[in-house]
Amino acid sequence: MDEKLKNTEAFNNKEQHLDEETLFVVSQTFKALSDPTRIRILNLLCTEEHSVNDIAEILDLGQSTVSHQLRFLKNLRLVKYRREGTTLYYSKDDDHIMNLLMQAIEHAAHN
Amino acid sequence: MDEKLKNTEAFNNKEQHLDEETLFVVSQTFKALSDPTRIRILNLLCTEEHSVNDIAEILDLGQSTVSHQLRFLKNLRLVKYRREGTTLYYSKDDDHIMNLLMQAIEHAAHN
DNA sequence: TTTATATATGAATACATGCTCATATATAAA
DNA sequence: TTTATATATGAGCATGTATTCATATATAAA
Repeated sequence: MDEKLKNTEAFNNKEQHLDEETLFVVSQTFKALSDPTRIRILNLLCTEEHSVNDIAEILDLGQSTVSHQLRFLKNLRLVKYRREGTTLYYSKDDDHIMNLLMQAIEHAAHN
Repeated sequence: MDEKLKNTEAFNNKEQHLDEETLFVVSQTFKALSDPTRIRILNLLCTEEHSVNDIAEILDLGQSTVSHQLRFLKNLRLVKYRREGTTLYYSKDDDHIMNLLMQAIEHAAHN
């Protein structure tokens, strides 16, 4: 994408207009944070890594449910994983978005 | 709600567990920010108040669509309105959440 | 290779959601 | 009261989404 045009769009973002791409990314990001199950998973991964089964057990969710949601979160690069044998350890992968989530939790809990 | 219990829950929120109510509020809040149309409306109301028809015209949306979404946002107390004759002027009503939105927009536009 | 364990995946289902259309309500002016 | 304008509302529809179930894949151990 043209650097000059991009700068113009970035400037407009601050002032008024939102381009398609920004709108899509922002809505997708918030959609990821709009489901209770995903919020619980991210909140758990905020402090330390966990395996899929651990997450399912701790949060009392089905293994399939957790796996599906982790794929969703991984596609948005909000989480990542490392393998150890047959076990996959998932952890957070976007400090900025995790920060947004924590801000919202703090704000909500303060009422 | 009991103040002692509330403090305990607030503490737990920071550390690990999310109670039902917090989970609901947080997910609802992010759901409000997860739709492109609502993002555009909030972004427009971020700087100044606008009537329903103004919003519809500026963002090229149906009057009914805007009205429905404003009701949604008003139920979550993200916007408010003042009446002047038959015209209703809507404006933002939650600086903290608007700040979260702007952070996400800045973050997305910076890619 | 066989077996066990951990995770991923696709289909099906039930439910939620955003938009549109038609119409209702509300305020003001004639 | 009649008319015009601004906004709200409910129904219907099309699409999206979270969960579950059954099964597939992958790694390691026996």
